[in-house]
Amino acid sequence: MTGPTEEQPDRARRRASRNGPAKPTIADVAALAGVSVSAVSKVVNGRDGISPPTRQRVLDAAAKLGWAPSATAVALRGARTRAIGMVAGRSPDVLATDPHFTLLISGIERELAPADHGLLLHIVGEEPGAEERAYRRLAEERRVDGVILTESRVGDLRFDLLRRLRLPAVLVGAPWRDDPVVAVRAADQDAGVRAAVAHLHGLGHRRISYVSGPQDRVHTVFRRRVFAEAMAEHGLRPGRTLISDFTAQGAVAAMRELLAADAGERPTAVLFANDTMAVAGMNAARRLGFDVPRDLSVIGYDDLPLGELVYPSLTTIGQDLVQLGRAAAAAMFGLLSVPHATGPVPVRPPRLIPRESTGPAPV
Amino acid sequence: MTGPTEEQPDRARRRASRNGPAKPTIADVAALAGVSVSAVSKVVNGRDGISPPTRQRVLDAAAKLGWAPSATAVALRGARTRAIGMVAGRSPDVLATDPHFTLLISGIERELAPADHGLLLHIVGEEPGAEERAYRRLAEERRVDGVILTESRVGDLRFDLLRRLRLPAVLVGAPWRDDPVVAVRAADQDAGVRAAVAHLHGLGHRRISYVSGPQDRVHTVFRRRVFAEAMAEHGLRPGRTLISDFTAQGAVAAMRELLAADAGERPTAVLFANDTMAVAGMNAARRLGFDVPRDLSVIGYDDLPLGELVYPSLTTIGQDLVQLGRAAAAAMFGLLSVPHATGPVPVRPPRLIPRESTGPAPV
DNA sequence: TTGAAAGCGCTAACAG
DNA sequence: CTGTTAGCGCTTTCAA
Repeated sequence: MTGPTEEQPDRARRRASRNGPAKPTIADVAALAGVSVSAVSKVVNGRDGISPPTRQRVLDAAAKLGWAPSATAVALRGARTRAIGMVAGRSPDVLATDPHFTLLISGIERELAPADHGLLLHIVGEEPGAEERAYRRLAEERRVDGVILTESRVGDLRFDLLRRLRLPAVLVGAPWRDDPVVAVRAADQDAGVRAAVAHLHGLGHRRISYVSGPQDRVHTVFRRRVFAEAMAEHGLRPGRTLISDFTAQGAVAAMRELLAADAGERPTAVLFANDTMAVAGMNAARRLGFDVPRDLSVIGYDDLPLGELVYPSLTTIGQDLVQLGRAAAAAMFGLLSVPHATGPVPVRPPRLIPRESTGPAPV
Repeated sequence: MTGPTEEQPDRARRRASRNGPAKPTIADVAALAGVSVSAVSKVVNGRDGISPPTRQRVLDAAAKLGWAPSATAVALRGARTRAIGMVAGRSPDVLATDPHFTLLISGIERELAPADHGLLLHIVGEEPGAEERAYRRLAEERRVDGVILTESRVGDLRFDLLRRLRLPAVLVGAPWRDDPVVAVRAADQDAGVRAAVAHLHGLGHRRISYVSGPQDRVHTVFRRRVFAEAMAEHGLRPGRTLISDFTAQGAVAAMRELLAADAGERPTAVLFANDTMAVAGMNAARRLGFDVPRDLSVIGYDDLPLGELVYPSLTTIGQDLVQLGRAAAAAMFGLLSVPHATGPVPVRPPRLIPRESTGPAPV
């Protein structure tokens, strides 16, 4: 006789089932160490009031069982899920051409991982409402402690939604007017576009065009304004500005339109809102018989590795997306009062990276 | 007097605190609807035994409060987190050049989202042990119901680890020998490389080289074998094979080495293990004075959008990464017995996509 | 220095 | 048809 059956704890009985060993719980660790569950809890949480020998026995038992506190149970107890949400409203196709998101995510992870937080990602496509639904679910189901947003729009509805949902939020990039949200961005956002215009002006370019992103994006509006200002500062007529999407096809169409003009009107340099469009535009120009940079200079935005791979290599405006992601995560931790190693993360201003796709203006 | 203070429920008292309204719970919904909590539970879970009017009252109350069952509580109760984990062991830099992961993730999400599952992503860099630690934490903390793996290695340790951790796993790609894991992959994996060799042979190429990925990757080993077989089938000497990493720099170095040979030995066509390397290699060749495709034909792998952007556009072997991701998620649902709309997802074999970077062999 | 016990929000038996 | 209640695994008072 080893004892009355009804004394056998539930766990042990379950463990004997044909499913093999169940996942260990704090009770198993306590039993193995010969202590109470609260002792185990105190040990793993670094609370004091535990003698070194007891502590060691608990640690050994936990290691032997391969046990760590269940994130779920901890979350239920303390209302902290230790997960941050992010919703990307982009089609796989755009996502594939443009590592913008991927870089941001890398940066975010760099901060989250050491603090033992996870990133819950939702990629939802661009159907209207999909993004909002994703945030709503994240909030209502309390799956995450907060969310990181990107690509603020003019008249963005997400901030209000999130505030109603009481979900802490951090925006990567500039908010529109005074949207009530914590935003992280580079110091001196405008430096890149200004430097690009100055660079082209110095090369003798006078007719410079700008191919922007969709106009509901806040950064589109801001950058176009900066572009216009910079042109004026150099005493140039505001160049022609085309509104495009972020796709390669859009860039090709824009390039065709710009190059269709008479020689005297045709731009000798074009700024694109991202590198993908710039590369696509560059090739479109070449297929139309224009040599880059001899007949036409091209500048991108983001400094993706792509720009170094192509021929001619792409002059571009670099922004440190990884760092921006880190900053966003750090800001989130601030909002949540989560202690974390890194303090506030500085983000350098965007800067011009001259390569082969820009050259002297044609005479 | 509205009643004795000690009768006031906890919730209501908390709600009155300065923090504003607390997140509603099932009890709040029940109270508002004037029913019991179990009635609410039954309604949201579609159980029967609830009269239509009651049901409606509950639904209204839930909507009014913006309530949905707490994912945490549900998980604790049922041991299902409704989240799938994925660990990407890649540096941000590689991630940025190569949307391989991004596309996979898009596909995974496409399946997960409709089934109301989340994707918990960990990007860990390539330090040894980092990946394993990430999986271990995912498992020990029971944050996810299962994990999706990519890039199986020769002698991969992760499968054993995950089995010990009792975490269901699905591998994207071919396992090495008979690693005990559910794997999803395209029908006829080898079709792409075979088609590429046939294509080049048809264009008159006789000296064809292959620049592979790191040799601990299973697909590297398999594809090299297929390459050798295909060459033999066409009566060609096995071309020179170089082992590289997946980076642009690696490709440039490989290209330099291949083109340094005497004209009689120099390959007239090169197959690369991914598109990034192919594009980088193509440009390296051009900088060395070789025209593509006149002097040298180049073929990539993956069919990333990048291939269409560059000039000349890249002939490549396309595999449907989004579909592979979907298949992996579907397989995971199978493993977890989660009912989901999509049945098993078929993945088409890799196929050759001829573009401008391949042409007749130089005479 | 240790342990017992009360919940966190939810679901599923079981009773009415 | 509807309500009561016992946990899921954990942390945290409060007592011993």
